[in-house]
Amino acid sequence: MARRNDHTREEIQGMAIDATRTLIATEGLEGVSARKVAQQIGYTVGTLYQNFENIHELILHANAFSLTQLLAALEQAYHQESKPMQRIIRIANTYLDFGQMHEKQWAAIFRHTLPQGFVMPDWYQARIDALFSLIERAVWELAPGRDKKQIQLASRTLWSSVHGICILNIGNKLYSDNIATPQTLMQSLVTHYLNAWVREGSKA
Amino acid sequence: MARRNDHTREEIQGMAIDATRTLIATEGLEGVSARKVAQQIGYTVGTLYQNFENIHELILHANAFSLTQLLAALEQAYHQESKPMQRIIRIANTYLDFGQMHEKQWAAIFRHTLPQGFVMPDWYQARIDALFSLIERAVWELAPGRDKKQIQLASRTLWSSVHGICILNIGNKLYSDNIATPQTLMQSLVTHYLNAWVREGSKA
DNA sequence: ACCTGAACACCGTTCAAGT
DNA sequence: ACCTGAACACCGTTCAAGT
Repeated sequence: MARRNDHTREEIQGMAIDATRTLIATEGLEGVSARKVAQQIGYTVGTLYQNFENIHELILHANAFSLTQLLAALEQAYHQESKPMQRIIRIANTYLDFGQMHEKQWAAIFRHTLPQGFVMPDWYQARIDALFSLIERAVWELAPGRDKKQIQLASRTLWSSVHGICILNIGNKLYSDNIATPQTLMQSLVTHYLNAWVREGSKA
Repeated sequence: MARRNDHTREEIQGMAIDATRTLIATEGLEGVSARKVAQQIGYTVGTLYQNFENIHELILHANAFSLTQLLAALEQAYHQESKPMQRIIRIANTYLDFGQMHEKQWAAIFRHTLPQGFVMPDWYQARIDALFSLIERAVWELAPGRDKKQIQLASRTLWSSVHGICILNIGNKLYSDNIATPQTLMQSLVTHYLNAWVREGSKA
Protein backbone atom coordinates (compact mmCIF):
# COMPACT_ATOMS: atom_id res chain seq x y z
CA MET A 1 0.00 0.00 0.00
CA ALA A 2 0.90 3.65 0.30
CA ARG A 3 1.75 5.97 -2.58
CA ARG A 4 -0.80 4.78 -5.08
CA ASN A 5 -0.94 8.10 -6.85
CA ASP A 6 -4.06 7.06 -8.68
CA HIS A 7 -5.52 10.52 -8.28
CA THR A 8 -4.33 14.08 -7.82
CA ARG A 9 -5.15 16.02 -4.70
CA GLU A 10 -7.82 17.88 -6.63
CA GLU A 11 -9.37 14.67 -7.89
CA ILE A 12 -9.56 13.17 -4.41
CA GLN A 13 -11.12 16.34 -3.06
CA GLY A 14 -13.68 16.38 -5.85
CA MET A 15 -14.53 12.73 -5.28
CA ALA A 16 -14.92 13.29 -1.57
CA ILE A 17 -17.22 16.28 -2.07
CA ASP A 18 -19.32 14.30 -4.53
CA ALA A 19 -19.57 11.39 -2.12
CA THR A 20 -20.61 13.79 0.63
CA ARG A 21 -23.28 15.31 -1.60
CA THR A 22 -24.65 11.86 -2.34
CA LEU A 23 -24.72 10.97 1.34
CA ILE A 24 -26.58 14.18 2.17
CA ALA A 25 -29.06 13.62 -0.65
CA THR A 26 -29.82 10.06 0.42
CA GLU A 27 -29.36 9.93 4.20
CA GLY A 28 -29.36 13.60 5.15
CA LEU A 29 -26.73 15.58 7.03
CA GLU A 30 -26.70 13.09 9.92
CA GLY A 31 -25.80 10.31 7.48
CA VAL A 32 -22.47 11.90 6.62
CA SER A 33 -19.36 10.47 8.26
CA ALA A 34 -15.69 10.59 7.40
CA ARG A 35 -15.46 6.82 7.30
CA LYS A 36 -18.39 6.47 4.91
CA VAL A 37 -17.00 9.12 2.58
CA ALA A 38 -13.57 7.53 2.65
CA GLN A 39 -14.93 4.10 1.92
CA GLN A 40 -17.02 5.38 -0.97
CA ILE A 41 -14.04 6.98 -2.71
CA GLY A 42 -11.77 4.01 -2.08
CA TYR A 43 -9.36 5.67 0.34
CA THR A 44 -8.97 5.57 4.11
CA VAL A 45 -9.93 8.26 6.61
CA GLY A 46 -6.28 9.23 6.92
CA THR A 47 -6.20 10.37 3.31
CA LEU A 48 -9.42 12.31 3.81
CA TYR A 49 -7.79 14.25 6.64
CA GLN A 50 -4.84 15.12 4.45
CA ASN A 51 -7.22 16.76 2.01
CA PHE A 52 -9.65 18.41 4.41
CA GLU A 53 -9.10 20.07 7.77
CA ASN A 54 -12.06 18.27 9.25
CA ILE A 55 -15.50 16.89 8.47
CA HIS A 56 -17.07 20.35 8.61
CA GLU A 57 -14.96 21.65 5.76
CA LEU A 58 -16.16 18.73 3.67
CA ILE A 59 -19.79 19.40 4.49
CA LEU A 60 -19.29 23.10 3.79
CA HIS A 61 -18.04 22.26 0.30
CA ALA A 62 -21.02 20.02 -0.35
CA ASN A 63 -23.37 22.75 0.90
CA ALA A 64 -21.63 25.39 -1.22
CA PHE A 65 -22.44 23.24 -4.23
CA SER A 66 -26.12 23.23 -3.27
CA LEU A 67 -26.03 26.98 -2.69
CA THR A 68 -24.63 27.48 -6.18
CA GLN A 69 -27.46 25.41 -7.61
CA LEU A 70 -29.99 27.38 -5.58
CA LEU A 71 -28.52 30.68 -6.69
CA ALA A 72 -28.69 29.58 -10.32
CA ALA A 73 -32.36 28.69 -9.92
CA LEU A 74 -33.11 32.05 -8.31
CA GLU A 75 -31.27 33.93 -11.02
CA GLN A 76 -33.24 32.10 -13.65
CA ALA A 77 -36.45 33.02 -11.83
CA TYR A 78 -35.29 36.61 -11.77
CA HIS A 79 -34.99 36.73 -15.55
CA GLN A 80 -38.28 35.01 -16.16
CA GLU A 81 -40.33 37.96 -14.89
CA SER A 82 -40.01 41.59 -15.80
CA LYS A 83 -42.52 43.22 -13.42
CA PRO A 84 -40.76 43.91 -10.08
CA MET A 85 -43.47 42.52 -7.84
CA GLN A 86 -44.05 39.40 -9.94
CA ARG A 87 -40.33 38.93 -10.06
CA ILE A 88 -40.00 38.84 -6.28
CA ILE A 89 -42.92 36.47 -5.95
CA ARG A 90 -41.37 34.21 -8.53
CA ILE A 91 -38.03 34.23 -6.74
CA ALA A 92 -39.68 33.46 -3.40
CA ASN A 93 -41.61 30.57 -4.90
CA THR A 94 -38.48 29.23 -6.54
CA TYR A 95 -36.79 29.31 -3.15
CA LEU A 96 -39.72 27.39 -1.70
CA ASP A 97 -39.70 24.88 -4.55
CA PHE A 98 -35.99 24.28 -4.22
CA GLY A 99 -36.42 23.50 -0.53
CA GLN A 100 -39.24 21.14 -1.36
CA MET A 101 -37.46 19.38 -4.22
CA HIS A 102 -34.06 19.10 -2.57
CA GLU A 103 -35.23 18.77 0.99
CA LYS A 104 -32.18 16.99 2.39
CA GLN A 105 -29.72 19.34 0.69
CA TRP A 106 -31.67 22.41 1.75
CA ALA A 107 -31.88 21.20 5.33
CA ALA A 108 -28.16 20.39 5.33
CA ILE A 109 -27.35 23.99 4.39
CA PHE A 110 -29.35 25.51 7.19
CA ARG A 111 -28.97 22.86 9.85
CA HIS A 112 -25.23 22.55 9.71
CA THR A 113 -23.45 24.71 12.27
CA LEU A 114 -19.74 25.25 12.70
CA PRO A 115 -18.41 24.33 16.15
CA GLN A 116 -17.31 27.23 18.29
CA GLY A 117 -14.07 28.73 17.10
CA PHE A 118 -14.61 27.88 13.44
CA VAL A 119 -15.00 30.74 11.04
CA MET A 120 -17.05 30.52 7.88
CA PRO A 121 -14.67 30.52 4.89
CA ASP A 122 -14.86 33.46 2.49
CA TRP A 123 -15.77 31.34 -0.50
CA TYR A 124 -18.78 30.12 1.44
CA GLN A 125 -19.86 33.49 2.76
CA ALA A 126 -19.59 34.85 -0.79
CA ARG A 127 -22.39 32.55 -1.90
CA ILE A 128 -24.67 33.67 0.94
CA ASP A 129 -23.92 37.27 0.06
CA ALA A 130 -24.74 36.66 -3.60
CA LEU A 131 -28.10 35.35 -2.53
CA PHE A 132 -28.91 38.45 -0.52
CA SER A 133 -27.66 40.69 -3.33
CA LEU A 134 -30.14 39.15 -5.71
CA ILE A 135 -33.02 39.93 -3.38
CA GLU A 136 -31.79 43.45 -2.77
CA ARG A 137 -31.60 44.07 -6.48
CA ALA A 138 -35.15 42.81 -6.95
CA VAL A 139 -36.46 44.92 -4.08
CA TRP A 140 -34.62 47.96 -5.37
CA GLU A 141 -36.38 47.63 -8.71
CA LEU A 142 -39.67 47.70 -6.91
CA ALA A 143 -38.85 51.04 -5.29
CA PRO A 144 -35.78 52.56 -6.98
CA GLY A 145 -36.24 55.87 -5.27
CA ARG A 146 -35.71 54.72 -1.72
CA ASP A 147 -32.66 54.85 0.48
CA LYS A 148 -30.17 52.04 0.29
CA LYS A 149 -30.69 51.54 4.03
CA GLN A 150 -34.42 51.12 3.54
CA ILE A 151 -33.89 48.68 0.69
CA GLN A 152 -31.55 46.62 2.84
CA LEU A 153 -33.95 46.61 5.75
CA ALA A 154 -36.89 45.53 3.61
CA SER A 155 -34.84 42.89 1.80
CA ARG A 156 -33.62 41.33 5.02
CA THR A 157 -37.04 41.41 6.61
CA LEU A 158 -38.66 39.92 3.55
CA TRP A 159 -36.08 37.22 3.05
CA SER A 160 -35.95 36.16 6.69
CA SER A 161 -39.70 35.76 6.44
CA VAL A 162 -39.58 33.81 3.20
CA HIS A 163 -36.97 31.59 4.82
CA GLY A 164 -39.20 31.10 7.86
CA ILE A 165 -42.05 29.87 5.68
CA CYS A 166 -39.71 27.41 3.97
CA ILE A 167 -38.57 26.06 7.30
CA LEU A 168 -42.08 25.58 8.60
CA ASN A 169 -42.94 23.88 5.35
CA ILE A 170 -40.15 21.32 5.74
CA GLY A 171 -40.69 20.75 9.46
CA ASN A 172 -44.42 20.04 9.72
CA LYS A 173 -45.54 18.99 6.32
CA LEU A 174 -48.67 17.28 7.49
CA TYR A 175 -50.95 19.56 9.33
CA SER A 176 -50.45 22.88 7.64
CA ASP A 177 -51.67 21.50 4.32
CA ASN A 178 -55.21 21.37 5.63
CA ILE A 179 -55.11 25.10 6.23
CA ALA A 180 -53.20 26.24 3.18
CA THR A 181 -50.37 25.33 0.90
CA PRO A 182 -47.00 26.93 1.58
CA GLN A 183 -47.42 28.72 -1.74
CA THR A 184 -50.48 30.47 -0.35
CA LEU A 185 -48.57 31.59 2.74
CA MET A 186 -45.75 32.82 0.53
CA GLN A 187 -48.14 34.79 -1.67
CA SER A 188 -49.78 36.28 1.40
CA LEU A 189 -46.48 37.31 2.92
CA VAL A 190 -44.86 38.85 -0.12
CA THR A 191 -47.83 40.77 -1.44
CA HIS A 192 -49.01 42.12 1.91
CA TYR A 193 -45.59 43.04 3.17
CA LEU A 194 -44.41 44.67 -0.02
CA ASN A 195 -47.68 46.46 -0.79
CA ALA A 196 -47.61 48.14 2.60
CA TRP A 197 -43.91 48.87 2.27
CA VAL A 198 -44.27 50.41 -1.19
CA ARG A 199 -47.26 52.50 -0.09
CA GLU A 200 -45.35 53.76 2.93
CA GLY A 201 -42.59 54.97 0.60
CA SER A 202 -44.94 56.83 -1.72
CA LYS A 203 -46.23 58.92 1.17
CA ALA A 204 -42.85 60.63 1.55
CA MET B 1 -24.13 -2.58 43.44
CA ALA B 2 -27.54 -3.03 41.94
CA ARG B 3 -30.79 -2.22 43.63
CA ARG B 4 -29.86 0.96 45.40
CA ASN B 5 -33.38 2.29 45.37
CA ASP B 6 -32.14 5.72 46.30
CA HIS B 7 -34.67 7.35 44.02
CA THR B 8 -38.03 6.56 42.53
CA ARG B 9 -38.46 6.22 38.78
CA GLU B 10 -39.98 9.69 38.70
CA GLU B 11 -37.08 11.18 40.62
CA ILE B 12 -34.53 9.66 38.29
CA GLN B 13 -36.44 10.92 35.27
CA GLY B 14 -36.64 14.40 36.73
CA MET B 15 -32.95 14.44 37.55
CA ALA B 16 -32.09 13.26 34.04
CA ILE B 17 -34.24 15.93 32.41
CA ASP B 18 -32.67 18.60 34.61
CA ALA B 19 -29.19 17.41 33.76
CA THR B 20 -30.08 17.48 30.07
CA ARG B 21 -31.41 21.02 30.39
CA THR B 22 -28.17 22.11 32.02
CA LEU B 23 -26.10 20.47 29.31
CA ILE B 24 -28.13 22.20 26.61
CA ALA B 25 -27.83 25.57 28.36
CA THR B 26 -24.07 25.29 28.74
CA GLU B 27 -22.82 23.25 25.79
CA GLY B 28 -25.76 23.33 23.42
CA LEU B 29 -27.69 20.45 21.89
CA GLU B 30 -24.51 18.82 20.54
CA GLY B 31 -23.13 18.70 24.08
CA VAL B 32 -25.82 16.30 25.25
CA SER B 33 -24.92 12.63 25.53
CA ALA B 34 -26.41 9.73 27.44
CA ARG B 35 -23.13 9.08 29.22
CA LYS B 36 -22.78 12.68 30.39
CA VAL B 37 -26.34 12.79 31.66
CA ALA B 38 -25.91 9.46 33.45
CA GLN B 39 -22.68 10.55 35.07
CA GLN B 40 -24.20 13.81 36.23
CA ILE B 41 -27.09 12.11 38.00
CA GLY B 42 -24.90 9.42 39.52
CA TYR B 43 -26.26 6.46 37.59
CA THR B 44 -25.04 4.45 34.62
CA VAL B 45 -26.31 4.62 31.05
CA GLY B 46 -28.14 1.36 31.58
CA THR B 47 -30.39 2.99 34.14
CA LEU B 48 -31.03 5.91 31.82
CA TYR B 49 -32.28 3.52 29.17
CA GLN B 50 -34.67 1.94 31.62
CA ASN B 51 -36.25 5.33 32.15
CA PHE B 52 -36.21 6.69 28.61
CA GLU B 53 -36.70 4.99 25.28
CA ASN B 54 -33.71 6.76 23.80
CA ILE B 55 -31.72 9.96 23.90
CA HIS B 56 -34.29 11.78 21.76
CA GLU B 57 -37.03 11.30 24.30
CA LEU B 58 -34.78 12.88 26.90
CA ILE B 59 -34.03 15.87 24.69
CA LEU B 60 -37.71 16.21 23.87
CA HIS B 61 -38.50 16.48 27.57
CA ALA B 62 -35.85 19.14 28.07
CA ASN B 63 -37.16 21.06 25.07
CA ALA B 64 -40.73 20.78 26.29
CA PHE B 65 -39.61 22.50 29.45
CA SER B 66 -38.19 25.38 27.41
CA LEU B 67 -41.35 25.56 25.35
CA THR B 68 -43.41 25.87 28.52
CA GLN B 69 -41.21 28.75 29.64
CA LEU B 70 -41.51 30.39 26.24
CA LEU B 71 -45.27 30.00 26.25
CA ALA B 72 -45.48 31.57 29.71
CA ALA B 73 -43.45 34.56 28.52
CA LEU B 74 -45.66 34.98 25.46
CA GLU B 75 -48.82 34.76 27.53
CA GLN B 76 -47.50 37.42 29.86
CA ALA B 77 -46.72 39.61 26.86
CA TYR B 78 -50.26 39.04 25.64
CA HIS B 79 -51.74 40.40 28.85
CA GLN B 80 -49.43 43.40 29.00
CA GLU B 81 -51.02 45.05 25.97
CA SER B 82 -54.67 45.66 25.26
CA LYS B 83 -54.57 47.09 21.73
CA PRO B 84 -54.59 44.20 19.23
CA MET B 85 -51.75 45.44 17.03
CA GLN B 86 -49.51 46.45 19.93
CA ARG B 87 -50.24 43.10 21.50
CA ILE B 88 -48.99 41.17 18.49
CA ILE B 89 -45.89 43.32 18.25
CA ARG B 90 -45.22 42.74 21.93
CA ILE B 91 -45.61 38.99 21.54
CA ALA B 92 -43.31 38.92 18.53
CA ASN B 93 -40.65 40.90 20.36
CA THR B 94 -40.94 38.63 23.37
CA TYR B 95 -40.38 35.68 21.07
CA LEU B 96 -37.31 37.41 19.70
CA ASP B 97 -36.01 38.27 23.18
CA PHE B 98 -36.49 34.74 24.41
CA GLY B 99 -34.42 33.42 21.51
CA GLN B 100 -31.74 35.98 22.28
CA MET B 101 -31.68 35.39 26.03
CA HIS B 102 -31.89 31.61 25.90
CA GLU B 103 -30.05 31.08 22.69
CA LYS B 104 -28.90 27.52 23.30
CA GLN B 105 -32.29 26.36 24.56
CA TRP B 106 -34.11 28.06 21.70
CA ALA B 107 -31.73 26.56 19.15
CA ALA B 108 -32.14 23.13 20.75
CA ILE B 109 -35.90 23.27 20.25
CA PHE B 110 -35.71 24.07 16.58
CA ARG B 111 -32.58 22.22 15.60
CA HIS B 112 -33.48 18.89 17.14
CA THR B 113 -35.04 16.50 14.65
CA LEU B 114 -36.47 13.09 15.34
CA PRO B 115 -34.89 10.29 13.29
CA GLN B 116 -37.09 8.78 10.62
CA GLY B 117 -39.82 6.60 12.04
CA PHE B 118 -40.12 8.54 15.29
CA VAL B 119 -43.38 10.30 15.95
CA MET B 120 -43.61 13.47 17.99
CA PRO B 121 -45.36 12.64 21.28
CA ASP B 122 -48.74 14.24 21.96
CA TRP B 123 -47.58 16.05 25.09
CA TYR B 124 -44.93 17.74 22.98
CA GLN B 125 -47.16 18.60 20.04
CA ALA B 126 -49.65 20.07 22.51
CA ARG B 127 -47.14 22.75 23.47
CA ILE B 128 -46.51 23.70 19.87
CA ASP B 129 -50.25 23.89 19.30
CA ALA B 130 -50.68 26.12 22.36
CA LEU B 131 -48.15 28.50 20.88
CA PHE B 132 -50.00 28.77 17.60
CA SER B 133 -53.33 29.15 19.41
CA LEU B 134 -52.02 32.19 21.22
CA ILE B 135 -51.06 33.84 17.94
CA GLU B 136 -54.36 32.96 16.33
CA ARG B 137 -56.23 34.48 19.24
CA ALA B 138 -54.21 37.68 18.98
CA VAL B 139 -54.73 37.90 15.22
CA TRP B 140 -58.44 37.23 15.60
CA GLU B 141 -58.76 40.17 17.96
CA LEU B 142 -57.22 42.35 15.30
CA ALA B 143 -59.88 41.36 12.79
CA PRO B 144 -62.71 39.58 14.59
CA GLY B 145 -64.96 39.69 11.55
CA ARG B 146 -62.88 37.53 9.26
CA ASP B 147 -63.18 33.86 8.40
CA LYS B 148 -61.49 31.37 10.63
CA LYS B 149 -59.62 30.16 7.54
CA GLN B 150 -58.28 33.62 6.86
CA ILE B 151 -57.24 34.05 10.48
CA GLN B 152 -55.37 30.77 10.38
CA LEU B 153 -53.66 31.65 7.13
CA ALA B 154 -52.54 35.04 8.38
CA SER B 155 -51.40 33.64 11.74
CA ARG B 156 -49.29 30.96 10.13
CA THR B 157 -47.80 33.35 7.62
CA LEU B 158 -47.01 35.89 10.27
CA TRP B 159 -45.55 33.43 12.72
CA SER B 160 -43.41 31.61 10.18
CA SER B 161 -42.01 35.01 9.30
CA VAL B 162 -41.41 36.04 12.88
CA HIS B 163 -39.66 32.72 13.38
CA GLY B 164 -37.53 33.33 10.28
CA ILE B 165 -36.32 36.64 11.68
CA CYS B 166 -35.40 34.96 14.96
CA ILE B 167 -33.41 32.32 13.12
CA LEU B 168 -31.49 34.84 11.06
CA ASN B 169 -30.81 36.75 14.24
CA ILE B 170 -29.23 33.76 15.94
CA GLY B 171 -27.29 32.59 12.89
CA ASN B 172 -25.49 35.70 11.70
CA LYS B 173 -25.38 38.03 14.64
CA LEU B 174 -22.52 40.12 13.35
CA TYR B 175 -23.22 41.62 10.04
CA SER B 176 -26.91 42.34 10.16
CA ASP B 177 -26.46 44.68 13.13
CA ASN B 178 -24.85 47.27 10.90
CA ILE B 179 -28.00 47.44 8.84
CA ALA B 180 -30.61 47.19 11.54
CA THR B 181 -31.41 45.52 14.83
CA PRO B 182 -33.60 42.44 14.68
CA GLN B 183 -36.19 44.47 16.55
CA THR B 184 -36.38 46.83 13.60
CA LEU B 185 -36.90 43.95 11.20
CA MET B 186 -39.58 42.57 13.47
CA GLN B 187 -41.38 45.90 13.64
CA SER B 188 -41.18 46.26 9.86
CA LEU B 189 -42.55 42.79 9.27
CA VAL B 190 -45.45 42.86 11.70
CA THR B 191 -46.74 46.36 10.96
CA HIS B 192 -46.44 46.13 7.18
CA TYR B 193 -47.85 42.67 6.89
CA LEU B 194 -50.75 43.20 9.24
CA ASN B 195 -51.63 46.68 8.01
CA ALA B 196 -52.00 45.40 4.49
CA TRP B 197 -53.87 42.33 5.70
CA VAL B 198 -56.32 44.35 7.79
CA ARG B 199 -56.90 46.82 4.96
CA GLU B 200 -57.60 43.97 2.55
CA GLY B 201 -60.27 42.67 4.90
CA SER B 202 -62.03 46.01 5.26
CA LYS B 203 -62.53 46.18 1.49
CA ALA B 204 -64.91 43.22 1.59
C1' DA C 1 5.35 12.35 -0.89
C1' DC C 2 1.49 9.64 -0.37
C1' DC C 3 -1.33 6.41 1.96
C1' DT C 4 -2.49 3.05 5.48
C1' DG C 5 -4.05 1.04 9.70
C1' DA C 6 -4.16 1.20 14.24
C1' DA C 7 -4.96 3.95 18.08
C1' DC C 8 -7.48 7.34 21.22
C1' DA C 9 -11.39 9.24 23.12
C1' DC C 10 -15.70 9.50 22.31
C1' DC C 11 -20.87 8.14 20.71
C1' DG C 12 -26.11 5.32 21.31
C1' DT C 13 -27.92 1.17 22.69
C1' DT C 14 -28.41 -3.58 24.67
C1' DC C 15 -28.34 -7.10 28.02
C1' DA C 16 -26.36 -10.86 30.93
C1' DA C 17 -25.03 -10.85 35.49
C1' DG C 18 -25.24 -9.40 40.10
C1' DT C 19 -27.91 -8.04 44.55
C1' DA D 1 -37.01 -5.29 40.75
C1' DC D 2 -33.26 -2.44 40.13
C1' DC D 3 -28.76 -1.33 38.62
C1' DT D 4 -24.24 -2.24 36.73
C1' DG D 5 -20.54 -2.93 33.52
C1' DA D 6 -19.11 -4.76 29.60
C1' DA D 7 -20.05 -5.32 24.94
C1' DC D 8 -21.29 -3.97 20.02
C1' DA D 9 -21.17 -1.03 16.29
C1' DC D 10 -20.39 3.21 15.41
C1' DC D 11 -18.15 8.33 15.58
C1' DG D 12 -13.89 12.38 14.55
C1' DT D 13 -9.20 12.82 14.55
C1' DT D 14 -4.14 11.77 14.75
C1' DC D 15 0.12 9.79 13.46
C1' DA D 16 3.89 6.31 13.31
C1' DA D 17 5.03 3.16 9.93
C1' DG D 18 5.36 1.55 5.36
C1' DT D 19 6.39 2.23 0.16
